[in-house]
Amino acid sequence: MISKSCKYAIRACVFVASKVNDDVKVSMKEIANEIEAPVAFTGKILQMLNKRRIITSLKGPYGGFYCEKYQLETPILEIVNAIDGLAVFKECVMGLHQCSDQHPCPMHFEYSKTKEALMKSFSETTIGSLADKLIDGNSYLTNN
Amino acid sequence: MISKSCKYAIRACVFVASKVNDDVKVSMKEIANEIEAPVAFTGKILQMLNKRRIITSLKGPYGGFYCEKYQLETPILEIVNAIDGLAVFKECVMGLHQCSDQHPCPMHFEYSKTKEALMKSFSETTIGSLADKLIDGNSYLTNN
DNA sequence: CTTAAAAAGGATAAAATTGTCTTCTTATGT
DNA sequence: ACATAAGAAGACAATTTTATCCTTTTTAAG
Repeated sequence: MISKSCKYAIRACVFVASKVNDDVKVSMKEIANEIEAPVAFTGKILQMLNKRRIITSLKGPYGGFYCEKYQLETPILEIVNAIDGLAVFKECVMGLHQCSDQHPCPMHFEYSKTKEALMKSFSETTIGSLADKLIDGNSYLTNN
Repeated sequence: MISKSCKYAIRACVFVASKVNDDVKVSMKEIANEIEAPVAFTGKILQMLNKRRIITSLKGPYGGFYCEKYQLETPILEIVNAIDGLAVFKECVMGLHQCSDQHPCPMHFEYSKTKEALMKSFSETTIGSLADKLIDGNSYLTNN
């Protein structure tokens, strides 16, 4: 559905966002450790997220990654877009390029509904809202 | 969402099924040509579909692939299961192994609904029903 | 100004997915 | 039985995705 990289990205964002009230920056290592992803690879992902202004980074000692207030409003969809692109929400189940409302593949209309629903849910869910649920302790990030 | 291989597989099945009334067998090459996939790779996929009894094959001259009547009732879900497995319908958006109703990730409940809907639609759609739509001429298989 | 801590960036490697080629096996018609 | 036409199977190759390592740049503190 979505790539491993993208899952790392979502976890990373949520973790970083969960620290917003503590007013601290978190390092690549801390993030990688928390989300259980390889450090260097996590670095690459964070780099992209920073370029897209989904999170913010600061170099140097006491540097690291953090969320600015406005960034809490970023929908998850933007993370997916930054890492995987939006193809998932658009592509034909059967892989036909010209599949559309006008030239539908046999599954087109049924499948479109699901893609719409998915996209809607991803665009309505913000990083901040997910981080809040994290903080409430109803869920956790690590994998073991 | 689903792999390229799996898309080839769905296209192949629908094409083979669309020939069921003509009582003909179609060759690897014909199928590959129709679905616009590499011949040898199509072979591998057809092989798996045959092993899973999603389609039927016969070797030798005048051989090829075809659908038996009962196979028209096969849900698309089985194709996905044969090629990609059912992970897509089960996995956590954030990639957490222990994510469940009891230990939900922040997106769990929302995302589960979509996965359910997707799986339902895939299990209610049969190869035969898709082939019928093809034959009706409302849609086509090739990509150009 | 120097040192050190952190991210950024580039080159490379490993793993997974997709694709190719060659040989083996099975079925058909003569 | 034989020749031939097909799929089955296995080994190999290319591409894409995931992951690692090393060097450079930026920033803060002393």
